[in-house]
Amino acid sequence: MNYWIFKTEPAECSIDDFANAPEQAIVWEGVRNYQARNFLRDAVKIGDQVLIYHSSCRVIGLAGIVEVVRAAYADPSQFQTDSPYYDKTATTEQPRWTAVDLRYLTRFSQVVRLDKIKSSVMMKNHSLTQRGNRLSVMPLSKEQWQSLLDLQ
DNA sequence: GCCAACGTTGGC
DNA sequence: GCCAACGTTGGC
Repeated sequence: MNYWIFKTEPAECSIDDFANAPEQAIVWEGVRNYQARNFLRDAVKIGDQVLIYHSSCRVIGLAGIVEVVRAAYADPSQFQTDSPYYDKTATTEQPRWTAVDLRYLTRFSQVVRLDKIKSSVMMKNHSLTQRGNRLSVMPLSKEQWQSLLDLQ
């Protein structure tokens, strides 16, 4: 099993959206960065666990855990002309972007805030804590995963 | 709202 | 293939 952090703006999709649909598969779409896409396409597998990180909001940090219930497939939003994620260069024969499906596991009683994450030795050199980081899909080692859970 | 950092685009 | 310009991200 692999461990990940997925970044999201809670105004778009938050841990509450998962918690309010506890048995449902939720489509993780709209990733439009090649490095993040490559992780989704090549490395994110069924059963992997994912920390949900809330960005660009009042309380920035880790909000809970979800699991992967469907591995890589063509992101449907790239074909939807009315979607902000529409990509006219993508075709069903040659899709450009990748989605996965996620399902709720846990919501933290309190968000593990970014400043606390930055204080973790295990996360010192992780891209999440680097200034200017924009990657929205980030791998975690088992040790990093555990250290983040221990911050709760 | 500001602005630093970053990824992408496009002219050459 | 280089790199300046531009648009976006994201913490503060």
